[in-house]
Amino acid sequence: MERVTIRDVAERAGVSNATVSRVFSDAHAVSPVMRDRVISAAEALGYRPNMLARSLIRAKTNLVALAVGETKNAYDSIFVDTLADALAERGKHLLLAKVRGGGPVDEALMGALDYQVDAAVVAAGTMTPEACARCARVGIPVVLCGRVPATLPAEPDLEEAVPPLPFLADSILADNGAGARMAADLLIRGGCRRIAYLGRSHRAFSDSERERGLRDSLAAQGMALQATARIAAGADGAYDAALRLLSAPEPPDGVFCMNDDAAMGVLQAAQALGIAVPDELAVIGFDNIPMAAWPGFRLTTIDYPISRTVETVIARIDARLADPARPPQVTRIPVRLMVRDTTRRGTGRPAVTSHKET
Amino acid sequence: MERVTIRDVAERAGVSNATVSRVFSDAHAVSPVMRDRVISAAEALGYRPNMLARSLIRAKTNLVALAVGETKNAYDSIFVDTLADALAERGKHLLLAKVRGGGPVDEALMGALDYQVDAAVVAAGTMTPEACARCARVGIPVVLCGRVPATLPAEPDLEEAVPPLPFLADSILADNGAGARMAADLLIRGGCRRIAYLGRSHRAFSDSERERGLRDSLAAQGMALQATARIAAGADGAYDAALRLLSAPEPPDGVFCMNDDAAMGVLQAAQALGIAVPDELAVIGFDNIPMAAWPGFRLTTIDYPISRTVETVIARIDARLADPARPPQVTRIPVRLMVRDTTRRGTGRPAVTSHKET
DNA sequence: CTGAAAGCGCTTACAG
DNA sequence: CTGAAAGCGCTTACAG
Repeated sequence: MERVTIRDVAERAGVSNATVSRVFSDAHAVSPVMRDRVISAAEALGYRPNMLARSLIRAKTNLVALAVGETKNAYDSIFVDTLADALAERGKHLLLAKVRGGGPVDEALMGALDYQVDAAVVAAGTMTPEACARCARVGIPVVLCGRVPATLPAEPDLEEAVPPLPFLADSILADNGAGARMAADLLIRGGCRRIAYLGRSHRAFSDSERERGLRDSLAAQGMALQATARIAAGADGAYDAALRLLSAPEPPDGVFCMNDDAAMGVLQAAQALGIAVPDELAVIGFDNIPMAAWPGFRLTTIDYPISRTVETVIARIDARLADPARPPQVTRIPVRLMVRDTTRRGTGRPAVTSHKET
Repeated sequence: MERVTIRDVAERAGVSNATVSRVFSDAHAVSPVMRDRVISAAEALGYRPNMLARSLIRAKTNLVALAVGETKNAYDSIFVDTLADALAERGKHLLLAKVRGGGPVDEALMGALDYQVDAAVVAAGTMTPEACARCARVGIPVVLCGRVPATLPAEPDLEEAVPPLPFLADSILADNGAGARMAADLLIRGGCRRIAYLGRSHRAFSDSERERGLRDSLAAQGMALQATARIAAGADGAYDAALRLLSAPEPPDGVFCMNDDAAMGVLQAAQALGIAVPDELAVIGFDNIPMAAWPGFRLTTIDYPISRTVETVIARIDARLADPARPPQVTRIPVRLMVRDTTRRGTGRPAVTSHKET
């Protein structure tokens, strides 16, 4: 309706636009008398600076884009929540850019870039070289969570963890290899002989790493991965995939899941099929979402601390803003094995629990 | 870094700024030849219109503010997800404004308004009259979800559903009274004699309505609410509150919960205490989050469809944009009883299930 | 259909 | 410390 601008305030206070502007930016550099006059005029008028105009000039919006997919699972929604809080504390706001499917982030991300965000966090989809290049050109830091930039436009080679192209974005990932090794060791120690992996049909980067990690760790002990099940999109995807996996002629006796949500599906399916956990089936998740610790589940999982990831995101953004030329950095967040009740204790040396529960 | 502006494109294409601008706005009104020249120049340069500048002039940002609290529970995160999708489909983006605690939304909301959002959706905190007034003055539609504007600045009178002050925002709420009645009826029919309510310690509007609805429905049948437990903030709040409630000297034999998350806590606590559900304890939730239908839970609950709410949010925004003077509207979203396995079937007339599961 | 010009609301050297 | 002026990147009547 009736917008109150800096001019209205200036007029009412009997000062220039510049003075009003200074009061609302570098508060200092304006005399106390002027300052008071401006402030009371602004209050009387209900004036608030227009961030669009300010951002246009300063070339700084205090907006951070977040490219996410469906934030329906616990891990993602806690991540968004935690990141939003951390940014709010620093006077920044989150602009949501939703990526459909698991495809390229380009479209969603470009839409957010048009608002001149100061930085972008990518927690979904594939970061194409084109998108990387554009972000680099407009000079905004990009932090990838749970992924690295795609190697090639056409077909990212998932066998190669680190793309050969020069990095154009910082990456933060769980130490998926270590997590998979912990899971494999615990499963084997618990006597599992037929170990399966449960991932998504649309394999994201971390999913692939966890599967490969499991396969490699098993191989190192002379074992092969017995089966891999893939979760289709949809509400009951994990449950359905688990049902199929556990109904196979020779069902697995141990499953490592790409995340806790998938593991919950396995637990539900096991219950529905009357399979005893952990005696007949051991289950391990990834993430350690709050629900994993619920007395009704007590899911053994790999703890991947969100706060640590968020802190690192913020640190990388700041670092790159300070020095745009710094070499791109890949950070592995350390993970911990949380032994609970969905796995058997080893018969040999005791299971290594590195975390004390509250 | 090197920003590409409309001027660069105009220069390269040998046309005026105005022509470039027209190509990127009302595509029509520019000759095909010019149009092509502009487009190829823009592509060569990698030009994209600056939304800050465009929004400043048009007084339209295509940004919608969403005031939310902790989006850690399933209902809220699906709501955010669904709303973001619906907005994206209409070319709008979500700007997150986090409200701390359950207090006034003012600070978070004002911060978002500074970016000249086209509308605001409030799904957390208390909408004060001051905040309402400001939104009305700047002419942006506000849609409240699960709440109505606070009556008085100091102490909102929760006994009064509809504040006497003139509404300055549209509201969308579940039909909490109907939901509570369905729950009460089912509990009573199932033979419950000691019925309790589980809500939050910081009572939000819908929480209060649900509690009052339960109390009133029980009273109508000559029964009194036996107890009310309140969930403290924190991860295990619901579980802890349920543990206390169920450990009382004379524990309830039926619990209606403010939402499904709370109900899950009750289920976990019952299991931990060895209380049989539904034989010794009947449990009813609210929302019908996907997890409620899991085979391991099969929680009886009140279905509160998110898609319906989101559609209504969009409709209210559009309606008020079209006619700012229209009277504020309070919409009650119909709810349905989903009878699953955490309640006993009635001994009298059969339980009324109005929903068929897929 | 196209361009020159004014202006959206603000900030920031530049003088004083 | 304060103000006049130019300008951020774009759009939109206004002429032609």
